[in-house]
Amino acid sequence: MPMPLSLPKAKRRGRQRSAEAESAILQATMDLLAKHPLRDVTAADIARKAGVSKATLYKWWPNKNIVALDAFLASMQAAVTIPDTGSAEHDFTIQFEAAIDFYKNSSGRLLCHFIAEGQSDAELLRLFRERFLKPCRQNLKVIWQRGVARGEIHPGVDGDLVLDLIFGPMVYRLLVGHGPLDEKQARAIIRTVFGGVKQAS
Amino acid sequence: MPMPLSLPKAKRRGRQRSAEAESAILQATMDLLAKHPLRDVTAADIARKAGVSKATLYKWWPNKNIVALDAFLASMQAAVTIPDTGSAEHDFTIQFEAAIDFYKNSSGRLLCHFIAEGQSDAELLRLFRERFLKPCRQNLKVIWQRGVARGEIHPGVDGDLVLDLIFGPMVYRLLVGHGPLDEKQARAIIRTVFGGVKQAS
Amino acid sequence: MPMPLSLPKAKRRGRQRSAEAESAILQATMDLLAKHPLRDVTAADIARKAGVSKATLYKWWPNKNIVALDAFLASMQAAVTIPDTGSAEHDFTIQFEAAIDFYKNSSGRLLCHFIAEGQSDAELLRLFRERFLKPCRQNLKVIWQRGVARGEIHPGVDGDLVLDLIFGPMVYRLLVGHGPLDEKQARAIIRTVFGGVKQAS
Amino acid sequence: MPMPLSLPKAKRRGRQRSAEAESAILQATMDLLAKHPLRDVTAADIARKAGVSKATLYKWWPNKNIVALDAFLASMQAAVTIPDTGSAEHDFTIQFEAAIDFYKNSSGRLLCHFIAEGQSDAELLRLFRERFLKPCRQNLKVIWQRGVARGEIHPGVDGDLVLDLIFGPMVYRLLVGHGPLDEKQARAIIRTVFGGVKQAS
DNA sequence: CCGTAACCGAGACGGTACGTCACGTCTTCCA
DNA sequence: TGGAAGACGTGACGTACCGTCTCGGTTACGG
Repeated sequence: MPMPLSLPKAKRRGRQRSAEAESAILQATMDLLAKHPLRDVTAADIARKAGVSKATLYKWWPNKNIVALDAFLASMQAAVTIPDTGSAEHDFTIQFEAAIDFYKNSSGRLLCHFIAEGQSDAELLRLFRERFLKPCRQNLKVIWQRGVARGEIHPGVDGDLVLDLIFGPMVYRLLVGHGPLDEKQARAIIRTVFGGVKQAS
Repeated sequence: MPMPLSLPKAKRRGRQRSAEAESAILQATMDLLAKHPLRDVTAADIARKAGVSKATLYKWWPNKNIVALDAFLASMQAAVTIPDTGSAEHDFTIQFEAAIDFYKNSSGRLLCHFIAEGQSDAELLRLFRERFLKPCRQNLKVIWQRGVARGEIHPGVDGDLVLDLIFGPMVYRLLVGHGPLDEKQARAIIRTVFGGVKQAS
Repeated sequence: MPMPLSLPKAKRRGRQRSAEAESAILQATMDLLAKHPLRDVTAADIARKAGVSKATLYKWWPNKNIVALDAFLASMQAAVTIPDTGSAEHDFTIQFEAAIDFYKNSSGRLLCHFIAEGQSDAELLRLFRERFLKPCRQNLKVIWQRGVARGEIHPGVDGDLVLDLIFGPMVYRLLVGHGPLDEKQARAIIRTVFGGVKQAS
Repeated sequence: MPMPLSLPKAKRRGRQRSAEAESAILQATMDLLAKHPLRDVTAADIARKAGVSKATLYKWWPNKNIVALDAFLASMQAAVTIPDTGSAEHDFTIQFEAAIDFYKNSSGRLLCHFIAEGQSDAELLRLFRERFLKPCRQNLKVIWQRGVARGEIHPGVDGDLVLDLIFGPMVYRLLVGHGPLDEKQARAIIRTVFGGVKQAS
């Protein structure tokens, strides 16, 4: 779904941009990020592993962090199916547990590094929000809206805030590591938040 | 409350550690961090501003991030009074709004940078948890326990998780900046979380 | 007089070589060299200014230094008239002063840069000798031979060496800039050298 | 005689500049220049071979060309004895032949490269004149002045010009390579120039 | 009360990543 | 099929910060 960050251009004269180079860069980046933290992966490492020159890399991306984000997005092209069990709380539980599963691996470390690097790279953070966060949240809002439509959820509740009530604690624990993050926590979080937003029956 | 991170040593022969140097370093660090992001403040900057040599800095702290954490902790020595209005929800609201106020300034940026740098500096993250987070949470648990004791809060709820339900969203928004963070959000967060944990009356 | 360095080719099928491209390249090169030192003029600069692709440039010349030499030679097509006043010393003085005049402008800087670049580009230096130096010296030898024929100059003197005795100091001062180079010096050089080579009367 | 180009400083606090680093750099530079042309020797090459960091190199010298000049000067510390045979012409012949001998090896190539690089590096050229050329010429002027004092040489002749009449042709041929440079040429040059400047007897 | 151990400021050092630049080659499309 | 547009690999550049290491000089304990 997310498009590559390296500026797509209208058909133009001259040699076309090498698709192999681009995919080699993205692939090499993901390979490196699977083994090493983003901070330790250098632009030269990526270029070398991709069999590409550093100049080519810098021609299309402003720096290696944004290459990494692009590579991460490209690796997530896989369609995300939104569950629909008839219960928003249940759907959220499924999605949230899947998210926790996903982020407990190297993906979570990468996510943390994007946020970390984003603290001193505003453009990275902006792209992270636009390209990654916004689409993810869009999916989740579908679940939410179904819940509202079905009358499960009080219509006056701010959906964006609820997403942060659910995912904020996860991100917080991922980043700071001050507490566990497992299925039990996931259920407790969802239960508590839904306890506070459910439609009084 | 938190003690300085630079290891205290037993009395020994020779010239003693210069207290002025230490406080000059901590002060200079806070002055610099008020104006520049942690990432942009170098060890040499701190040393120069403090009128101290880089070697002295590295003698007592392992790196500038931990100097910064130490300086931050030292600047927070001010006693934190825990409110006690008779309502845990109200007490939390007061504390949480105060926290949001505090972190919307440069302190919040600094906090974000500690977490950010902590992603690639395990020791910094550990100290952040031990010296900063744990004491803060200890204070908040007092409020919580009073609420449980008074029967406001269901005793089966995990207090640590609730703290993250409240502060997680705040940290998330501070770090990623995808949504607003103000009094209105604060009240909504507390209300929702307490809606989910209140003792059924 | 000197022919372009880019290899002439036999008529062949397909679109023929663009004469406009060639002259545009040579003209653009001279325009750029009038304002910027050779070292600072890039192949891309020339191509851009000539409205030509870099590939075209490299198709006909091995590198930009040789383009520059070619452009320089093309700009010197103007017929060089050899003075004939009846005195070899006087003729040399006229020619030498004209040379100094010529090389005190941007032409001299260019000449110096050809020699400079030639230190690490043997082919450039070879072409410089063949296409530029040799013809120039041929002209001067005419003056010399007339002097020998008229009995002004001792026939045993090596003409090539005398040319270097005259032009060597000029080139040396042009390149190194350790001394002035004007009409007065010119006359003194010629006078001294001729003092040493004149036919004992 | 020539002092190092890297700014000498008054005794100062702090760690002193490493003499080993400096001499290792100069030695490594000369070793590399004996085998490779200046243009092909990179700053990183020098640093690596000297076991020194690139930063140290750039701290004390503005670029590798000036390191090379410094190394060249340092390698010429050997005392230059000025011959005194009683004849200026003979003394000049001795010195000039020695010079030609010296510059026909790698030293000559290096000299040429200094002049070449100097065409696009004014500071290098200035230092070349000040530190190398001026002292050399000072020595030669001693010979000259003895000749004038002894009445061998006409006192009205410009000594600087005569040096260029002698060395200009040599440098010219070294740089451009359009003619031979050997003992025979040397004698002919000296003979011709002295023929033009000798005191009429 | 003096030697000496530990401190201190200054700052040079080796290391390493950065992002830029020019080179000369190549590929693609257009005329 | 020649040529423009321009992307590509290569490799040097000079800069910046890291954390370590000498220096010469300054306390202040302990014999």
